Amino acid sequence: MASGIEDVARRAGVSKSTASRALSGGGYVSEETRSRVRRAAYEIGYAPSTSAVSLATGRTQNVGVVMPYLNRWFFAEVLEGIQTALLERGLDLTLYDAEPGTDGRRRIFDDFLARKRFDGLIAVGLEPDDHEVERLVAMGRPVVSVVGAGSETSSVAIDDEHAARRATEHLLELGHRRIAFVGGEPDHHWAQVDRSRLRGFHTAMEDAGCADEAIHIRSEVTIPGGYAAAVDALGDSRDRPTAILGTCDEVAIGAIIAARRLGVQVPSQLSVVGIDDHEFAEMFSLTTLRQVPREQGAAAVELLLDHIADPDRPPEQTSLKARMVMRSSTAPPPTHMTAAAADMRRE
Amino acid sequence: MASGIEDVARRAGVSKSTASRALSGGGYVSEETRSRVRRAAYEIGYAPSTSAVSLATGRTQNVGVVMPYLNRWFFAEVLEGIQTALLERGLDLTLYDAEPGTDGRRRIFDDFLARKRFDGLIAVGLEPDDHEVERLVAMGRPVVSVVGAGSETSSVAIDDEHAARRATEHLLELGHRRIAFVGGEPDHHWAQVDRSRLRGFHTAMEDAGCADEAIHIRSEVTIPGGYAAAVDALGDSRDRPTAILGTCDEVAIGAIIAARRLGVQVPSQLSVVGIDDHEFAEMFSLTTLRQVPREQGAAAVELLLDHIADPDRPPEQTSLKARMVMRSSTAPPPTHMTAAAADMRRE
DNA sequence: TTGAAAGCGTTACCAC
DNA sequence: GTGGTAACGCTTTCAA
Repeated sequence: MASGIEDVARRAGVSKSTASRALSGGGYVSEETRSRVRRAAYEIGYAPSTSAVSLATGRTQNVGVVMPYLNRWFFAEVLEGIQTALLERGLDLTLYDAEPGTDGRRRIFDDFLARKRFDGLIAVGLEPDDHEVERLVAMGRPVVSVVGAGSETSSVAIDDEHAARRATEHLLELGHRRIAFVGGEPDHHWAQVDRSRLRGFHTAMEDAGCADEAIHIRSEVTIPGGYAAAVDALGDSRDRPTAILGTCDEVAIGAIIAARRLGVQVPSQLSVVGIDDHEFAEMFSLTTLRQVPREQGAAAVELLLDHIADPDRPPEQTSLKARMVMRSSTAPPPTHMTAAAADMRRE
Repeated sequence: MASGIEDVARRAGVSKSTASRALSGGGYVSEETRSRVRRAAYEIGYAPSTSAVSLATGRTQNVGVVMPYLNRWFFAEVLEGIQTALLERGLDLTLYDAEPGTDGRRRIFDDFLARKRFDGLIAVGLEPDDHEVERLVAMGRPVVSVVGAGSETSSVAIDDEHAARRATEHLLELGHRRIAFVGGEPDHHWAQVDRSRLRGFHTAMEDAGCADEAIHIRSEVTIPGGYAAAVDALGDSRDRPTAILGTCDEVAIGAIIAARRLGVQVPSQLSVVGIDDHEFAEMFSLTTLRQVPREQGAAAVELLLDHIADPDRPPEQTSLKARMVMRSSTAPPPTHMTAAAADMRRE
């Protein structure tokens, strides 16, 4: 049962080397020999030992993936995209769940990466600190990031600032002025993504001349987080915003759930926009800026493979533009309508 | 930079063999030598090549995990539990996303498993068909399942039938009779889990003598699925159920969202119970039967390691009882209250 | 307690 | 085209 290439060779009546060549491509082998070897391999159910192959070739046929969370939409989707792309190419995927601040994360960087179990690494939304970057470099394997900040490695991501700006502009065009950006962890270190999106929000507000109407509400970046933040923010009907931009759909959806709970009508009394096009967006009729994390994962695999094939290839940043998906969570603000109605009466 | 054990040995002034022994446990090494070797290893940042270790020892220090979905709460949580447990033991995790019916799944079973890249495999909610079971066996490595049906492999799971029965009894005790079980994919092959839970539901209904009040509504097992199914089911206020049991929290939560949309009050007009204790359960005040998938993942690792250590160990099924978590999504049915009120008036 | 040498299962270089 | 043989980097007898 423990059939090695030697067994295949014997069965096909050739030498180990010929068998190897016949099976894994390599040099010249006559067509006849090749098919004979193939059949022999098939018959005894031969599968090469990956450890032996790795040792001999220096290639592990395996890609590492590090991400801080597995249970959030974006990350799970990226992971599936990566997995699918790798599977197609016959590559394995070794997963590391590196939640910030955990002991596990420390071990991943200090112990696991050094083992060089993989030919390259994909880092998803990692935001490594200096020490971690150092370990990543010391690893001596190509790294590609999805949602990565730096320019030292190749990366794939949407233009976050642009997406937030577009979303804000949409709200402004509808007549909203008092707009709240919800997102940016209350205590934790902020994600780069949230910073960029907040920046885009502020830029748009400033350009529209209503920087002082801009509100920023901190919120854990999850559906319950957005819910909790919105419950607080919508409590006082006096000075509540007429529109909310969630740093991502999860937060926006949490806000919609909160609004419904509080009896605040969406979109007539409150407009909500998100960024993502989360799997629940449709269900909540959420207008959002769409990104497709699966494709980003697939693109990252592509890039990584290029870097593995040519280690000297310079890093390259891919920046995608998110497209707006109009649904029905936005409308002109109630005050706007009232003003318009007043104008009409006046005429 | 490419520091091998030979470099460590040279630096510590010992032979390769001694260095190996000092580092990876093995036989006798004097304390002094050991610490000298350790220091040398540390200084040059030595990490053993996993391929070489695997080849020499026959152990890959790697565990495979196969699951049909990554983006569902239960699966993501189990995965995190597994990852954490493996990390603590210095083991790597190779992930296979085997969505039913995909080409990727076929390749995983036909090509990837045969490579024996891991010492053992954890199958989460896999429900392999005959061919797949055959491949699993042919792999010749221990397999442990989380939510597994068979008794050929060790497994960890909650008692699904019991959980559904308890949930149904809770509803019955409150006075509900017209109860709907929501779950069981409309088109797909049904998950064993859903079958067992439906069975538990029916048993409880029969025992209570109201089998003919039992309703079964098919639904995709996701939040949007539960939402869609509930929108249909709650449309006609005439013969709608007074209570819903979701096959899992996701479905139950979808139903709550639908009820709110339709203006059906939960719990006064509709009671809802789930099974899981999903991360959103709190936010929706969902009464549910709690399971902790993370712990199941950790337990699976434990079991698998036992099987790897002793391949002859007989399989062992662990069945957990889910505990009820009372929140406020359930109450006596409106008709019940009316009846009670009528009784009071009559007196 | 230590060192030399023989594997582990492949690939890859070199003769033939 | 094909067959020896030396790596690949580590563990593990077996002697010393």
